[in-house]
Amino acid sequence: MAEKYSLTQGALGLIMKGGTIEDPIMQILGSKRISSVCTDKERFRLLLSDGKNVISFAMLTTQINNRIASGEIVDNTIVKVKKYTTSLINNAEKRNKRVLVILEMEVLQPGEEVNKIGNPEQLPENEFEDDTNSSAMLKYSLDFSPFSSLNSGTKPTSTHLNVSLRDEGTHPISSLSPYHNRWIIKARVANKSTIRTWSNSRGEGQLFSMDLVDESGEIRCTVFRDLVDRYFDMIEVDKIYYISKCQVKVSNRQFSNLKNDYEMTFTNDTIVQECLNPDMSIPQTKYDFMTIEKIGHIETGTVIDVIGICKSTSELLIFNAKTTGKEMKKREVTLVDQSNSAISLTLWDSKAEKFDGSSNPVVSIKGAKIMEFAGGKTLSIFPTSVLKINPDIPESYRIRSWFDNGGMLQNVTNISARSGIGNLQTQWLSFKEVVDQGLGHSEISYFQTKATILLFRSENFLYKACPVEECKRKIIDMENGLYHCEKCNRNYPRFLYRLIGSANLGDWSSNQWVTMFSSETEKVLDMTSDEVGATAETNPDALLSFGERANFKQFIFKCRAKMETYNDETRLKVVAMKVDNINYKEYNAYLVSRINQLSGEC
DNA sequence: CCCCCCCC
Repeated sequence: MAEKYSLTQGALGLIMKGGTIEDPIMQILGSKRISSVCTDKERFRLLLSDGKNVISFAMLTTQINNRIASGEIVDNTIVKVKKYTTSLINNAEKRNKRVLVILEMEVLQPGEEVNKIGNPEQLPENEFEDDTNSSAMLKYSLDFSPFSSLNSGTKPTSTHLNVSLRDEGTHPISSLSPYHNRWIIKARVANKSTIRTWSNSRGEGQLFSMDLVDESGEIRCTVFRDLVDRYFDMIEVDKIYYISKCQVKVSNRQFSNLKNDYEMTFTNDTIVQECLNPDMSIPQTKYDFMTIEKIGHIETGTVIDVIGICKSTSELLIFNAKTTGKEMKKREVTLVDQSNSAISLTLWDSKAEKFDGSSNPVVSIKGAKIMEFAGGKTLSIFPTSVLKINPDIPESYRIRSWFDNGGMLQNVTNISARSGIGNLQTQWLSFKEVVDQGLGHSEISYFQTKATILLFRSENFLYKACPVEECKRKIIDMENGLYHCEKCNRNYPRFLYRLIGSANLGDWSSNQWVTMFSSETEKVLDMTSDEVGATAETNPDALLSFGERANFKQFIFKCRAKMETYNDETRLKVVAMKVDNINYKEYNAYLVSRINQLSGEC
């Protein structure tokens, strides 16, 4: 039970007076969970000792909450405090109380191995009261400095103030909350949106938003209405500003990709001033990258950061939206990463037009939204998302190196694949059960069954398709060497032969008409679509007997069921998404488990 | 006070 480290005695007294000391070694004597009224986010308050003094006003920045929540840090743990800042808070009982906010720390010796060291005394209150030098400077800068003369109604200027004075009183972004409003942050504008207008039942107006970052964290900040005119041109991306007197409120997590429970809004009292001293310690953009593999397991609608290599792109697709008739341009970008997974990123309009994936660039996105289509996950971006090509960050070089050293040849799992099936959990249902249970009425449903092809329809199962991978629609032969795709609204010099099979399947319970796409039709005919196309060109009549190639074959059919209305008639539409040869070992295991179930054994 | 990301 002996300590291997000596504590940095007197460090707390110095720090709480506004001084700095590098990597002080301290002991955590206790920790307390503080729950916030406003959010479900917790905070931890620490009893912190330097061997000589102890303070109970140390907090963890929420980003490292898990260090305590995980049980890594127990009482008596000795830590090296690698990054910290102090912050003044106001509340009803105490005015301008100074707290220590720990941004980063390293465990030197676990609490289980040591006892409380020494007999530290409470750091006297007046050691960190308002009348000490650094706090006084903050008060000065807020109330009397030229800074505060830039008050409401006054056009902001770029008057350069004494920066050292300012930095003394600066608060970390992670310490902001709705409970105190006497703060100044020094933050970099990592991202600025364009001006947007809105009009709804609550009124109309204009706004822009920006992402502010400092060493401790990040926060979204929105500027509304007439303040837009005042600030939009003044605030530039990547510049650093001192900002104070904003409204801080709880952020709606659903719409924010930033790691902060709060967001802020400019008010008429807001003060903004550019910091002319470049401060490289303030990061450009904070990323929390999620692997593509992981995205496959995350709820649709979640906003995440992602980095990947552009492995391929679609052509620019131009089409008219079905509902609005509006012309739309999009491009699908396939991203891959070290998790050997791929995902489709949908780009729209000018971003779609401009994107060039020919050199397999690294693409990073801050704030991409996980979407879902036909059972596959895709990514979309907002106007406020930050998309960067070949960003200058370590992750970018790491993924580049992976791709260039074999990653490009890896087989990847495409989590955008349109199926929702193919996994082991697909339920076994007979065709009769599918009808009896009303599958596909309220939502798309998936099932699998072992069935026999009773009748493969030999008419019209071959067509000339749009060469665009994501389109595959039937094209019109213009008889002049060009082929027109109505969906893409474009002419192409070539086409692809594709198959669309239609067959009546029978299982033990009933029978059902299903359709199947090209790859699965190829399986049941045991021919490629190009081979079928070649037959059509040389001996079209031969196609009429092609049903014989499929009839009476048995497969496991993994199907999608959905009710569809056509000509006022609603009926069940079943697509055999995947046609697999029967794996008798697996299928028999399933039958045995069913028999056991039915006979009441388990 | 916005909070929308379209299409198959």
